[in-house]
Amino acid sequence: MTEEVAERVADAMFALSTPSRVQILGCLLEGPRTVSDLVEALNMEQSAVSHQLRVLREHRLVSAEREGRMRVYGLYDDDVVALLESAVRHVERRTRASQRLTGRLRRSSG
Amino acid sequence: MTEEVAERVADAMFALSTPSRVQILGCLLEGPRTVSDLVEALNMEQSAVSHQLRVLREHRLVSAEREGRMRVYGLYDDDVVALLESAVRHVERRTRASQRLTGRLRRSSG
DNA sequence: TAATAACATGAGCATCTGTTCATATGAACA
DNA sequence: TGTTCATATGAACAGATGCTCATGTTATTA
Repeated sequence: MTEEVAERVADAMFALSTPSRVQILGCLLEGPRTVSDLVEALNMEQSAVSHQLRVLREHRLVSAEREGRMRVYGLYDDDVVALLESAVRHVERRTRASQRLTGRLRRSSG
Repeated sequence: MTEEVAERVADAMFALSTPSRVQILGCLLEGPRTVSDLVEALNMEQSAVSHQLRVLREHRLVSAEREGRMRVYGLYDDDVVALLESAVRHVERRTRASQRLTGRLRRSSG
């Protein structure tokens, strides 16, 4: 893996490295949403949501369209869906692995 | 997506959000490596490598075995390989998409 | 055109991160 | 046992990050 690829991977993953951003993306996974929708759904301040949406925009994880005076955000494309899903699958596998592990520990040495 | 899942995803992705850590993982993708191997291959200081290896260990992305006075690191399991590969695929798709985009821009408004 | 609604943006601050420097640990070896 | 090699760890510091507060921008409405 070249240094440049490593930087790009890190840059992309950085966008997913904060709970607030992941929550926004998780919300958009269900369909396009307005900023106010997100503010209400995620219990965050409007300014915080806008700031994080900017990061997500700059990393091309979401895209926006005007609609009147609102702005409707959605996942940038199917590649983002795929990336999100593989990330979620990873933590799900990790969760199951932990459960198996603690189960084993419980059975063996208490 | 629940708040807890979002936190776990963010936590996992955080481990991949730095070029140095991604480079280490990229190196380990080719096979197990000693700390000195990594230091040499990545042109990083030994202390920096060890610090980042700790982060990767705590996030269960790598595991270590003693071997004499060395320590051999490897990717934690196949789930990590899958995660890494999907991340790399993502940036590759993004790169191709950018090339198509700039190509289009060149052709149209120049 | 003034007021308002929806959103974006800049400044500032507390916190976190990655690195380096110095030192500790632990195994092999003289 | 003392030394050396391979690695880990703690302190500290510069820079980055995420949030809030205040304000700017753009589009609707009175």
